[in-house]
Amino acid sequence: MKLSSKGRYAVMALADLARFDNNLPISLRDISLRQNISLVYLEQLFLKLKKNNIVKSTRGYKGGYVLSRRASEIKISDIFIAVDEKIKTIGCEKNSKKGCNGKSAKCITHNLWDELENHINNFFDKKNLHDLVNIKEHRISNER
Amino acid sequence: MKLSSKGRYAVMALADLARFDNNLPISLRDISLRQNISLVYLEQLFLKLKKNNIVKSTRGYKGGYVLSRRASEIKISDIFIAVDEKIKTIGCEKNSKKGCNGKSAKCITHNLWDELENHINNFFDKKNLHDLVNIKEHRISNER
DNA sequence: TTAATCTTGACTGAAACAGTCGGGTATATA
DNA sequence: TATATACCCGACTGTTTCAGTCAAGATTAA
Repeated sequence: MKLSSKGRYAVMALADLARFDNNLPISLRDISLRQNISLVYLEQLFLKLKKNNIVKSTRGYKGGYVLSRRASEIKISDIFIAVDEKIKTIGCEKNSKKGCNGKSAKCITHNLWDELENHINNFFDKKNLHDLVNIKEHRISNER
Repeated sequence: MKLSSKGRYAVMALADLARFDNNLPISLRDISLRQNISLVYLEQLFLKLKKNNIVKSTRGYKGGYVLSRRASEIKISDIFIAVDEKIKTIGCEKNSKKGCNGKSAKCITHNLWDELENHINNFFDKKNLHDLVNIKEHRISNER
């Protein structure tokens, strides 16, 4: 069970964007350099973010992206949904071929996966972009 | 972010085993039939489970597997660790090439992934095999 | 016009996953 | 002792997903 770079990069890039919560568009090239993410890969991600109304784009010279809402109104779960970073534990209901169709022993573990999915989704529902940036700016020493 | 069949199958199979919490070994063939999991794949998983002291094996005729401890003493996280179902969000500390080495904007999201990892691991630490079987058999929805 | 920037689809190498194959070894029972 | 049952173990394979690249455009400020 691992978080892919897709979701990770998207959140990183948007957190970067959120730090400049003004009206000037930020180019992907800048984000790419600061966050050390492939530019062309970022382009893919931002296309999805745009389609999902998380960012707005300005084309051409001095163009770039800005958040389409305030950082505090963008939940981490919004971002994940936008870039198809889905939380999948098991599709018992839909996929009736495996797992849940057992005869004697039905899907004993069904509830467990359901709970897990909720557990994770709740986590991301409670966090927004503003939280991230805020924590970072007020905590200079993040030793670990 | 998805849970692989590896971890899912392992928990399903062990939950099946836990229902017969006696001294008679259960063959993988039985589990395979009941849970609808490939027999040969189960063998791979149980090899790992055995190496990690979660099950004991009896070879030969009428052989099979039994839990090596009481179901209540086997946490879901134990099972996941045994079959290499790791919870990986990001390896900032180790992998210093990407993500956390940024210059101007450091790993803004580092804390987020850390929290997520703890969040998930806590979940699995609190659940044991006994919980699973119990819920199913007595329809007791317990917290914890 | 030109350079910077976003837009889009197609492609690719590598890795992980889920599962199979083929051969072992051990053991209870007839 | 023969045999069927069951665990043990390494190598192999087809599929999918990931992370990232390539190439070609479209738009706009200066």
